[in-house]
Amino acid sequence: MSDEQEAPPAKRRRISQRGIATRERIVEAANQLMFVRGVNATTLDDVREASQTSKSQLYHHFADKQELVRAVVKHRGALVMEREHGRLERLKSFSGLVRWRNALVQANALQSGAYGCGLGSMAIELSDQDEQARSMLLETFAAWEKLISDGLHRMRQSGALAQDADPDKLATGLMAALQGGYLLANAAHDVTPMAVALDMALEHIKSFLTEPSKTTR
Amino acid sequence: MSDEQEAPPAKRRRISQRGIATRERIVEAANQLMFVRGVNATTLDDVREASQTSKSQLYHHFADKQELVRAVVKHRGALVMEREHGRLERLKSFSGLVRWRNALVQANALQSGAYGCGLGSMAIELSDQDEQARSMLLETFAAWEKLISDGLHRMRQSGALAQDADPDKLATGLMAALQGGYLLANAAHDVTPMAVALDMALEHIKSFLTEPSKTTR
DNA sequence: CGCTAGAGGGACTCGAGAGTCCTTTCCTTC
DNA sequence: GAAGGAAAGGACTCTCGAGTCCCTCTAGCG
Repeated sequence: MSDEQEAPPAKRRRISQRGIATRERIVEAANQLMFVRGVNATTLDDVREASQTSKSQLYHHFADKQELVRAVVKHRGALVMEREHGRLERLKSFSGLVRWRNALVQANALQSGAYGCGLGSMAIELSDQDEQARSMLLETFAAWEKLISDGLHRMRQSGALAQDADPDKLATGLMAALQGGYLLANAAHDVTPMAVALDMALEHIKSFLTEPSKTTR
Repeated sequence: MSDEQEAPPAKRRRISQRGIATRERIVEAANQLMFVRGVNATTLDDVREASQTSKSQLYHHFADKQELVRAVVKHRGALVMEREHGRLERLKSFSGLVRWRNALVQANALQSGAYGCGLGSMAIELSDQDEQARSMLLETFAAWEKLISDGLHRMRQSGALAQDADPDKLATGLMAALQGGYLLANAAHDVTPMAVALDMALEHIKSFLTEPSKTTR
């Protein structure tokens, strides 16, 4: 997610605190609207109204809608990664994974499974219409998966996880279960499928535990 | 997916073979366009052109775009279910599941993971904007999952699967892995994550096998 | 204090896409 | 073979949303 590459590094506009605040208000408003309605169903007028700004401000900060969308992708990715980093950076036991699962399931239950994962939905909506957005989302997924696999690697190193466990594949499988769970929960407007999917993935990881706490299966 | 419920059963229009053929051409064209571009990014003019019809025909057969979208949802659901029924109705062994997995992975590999699952993408795009479409998709997912869980039930009954295996939950988990795999593969434009996700789910199911063929894990 | 540039307001243009309507052609039926 | 309704063509309208423009306001700085 390399930082902005303002085409000509020569001509740069000064930007005030106030300007930054407005820009953030716009991105935040767009983020929320696009989360509940989807990207394509969100109009710039919606964003303008929700952010209490004007059309000129929108175009002052973003060349066009696509650029705003990309800013939202970046913003949302940063939010998710911040949250996940906090939850996963110290992951070193199976119970830590269970806590992580519980937090995600609870949060999704609050909205009855609706809306799904902010990143996953955008990935589906944008993958076929904006290469740049797709690659940003891809990077975010990779970073997220790495947080998990790093934790699993730590568990393997500490001996909690068997040597023949493959942390990278387990992390990919867990992420897929999470995303698929979000999708099914969204379609069902019920968090259950997501919980079941995550539980399956966790059970599978559990089968690689070396602990005595490991049950018969 | 209850059949059409033409509001007033009194006033029904006669419809000729030719009319039916045109309607199908429209739905099929819309289906393909919406698969690659997404629902919202497909215009009626695109559909008109691709189906070699005229605007009046579109509105002759569908009250509005939403109705066309619903017809596409139904159509796509029927196609998937037909395909999956053929593949899963006789499922009775683990190797059958592996063959099923291989077919899906191979098909998705042909398009380098792009576009994802026709049903999953629609579910995400439509769940928050068309209740009726959402519930049709939900029913299709349920039917699909049932095909899998029926197969697992048969395996349990025949003794291939342990008694403490829960076919319904396993089916949900497998479906989530599939959908999540499609999503990640789409974002990555690479089928690998999908293969890994399905393999994880299959490994988990394998751990419930009673066979001697069951490996150490 | 006044100049300047960024911040902000909001009316306006323009095009695209949804949806309408009228006319013509094609089938079917008596 | 005439009538009538379905099928088809395609021009037209109308709305909505993206993007432009120009003017005003504010704040920092000499």
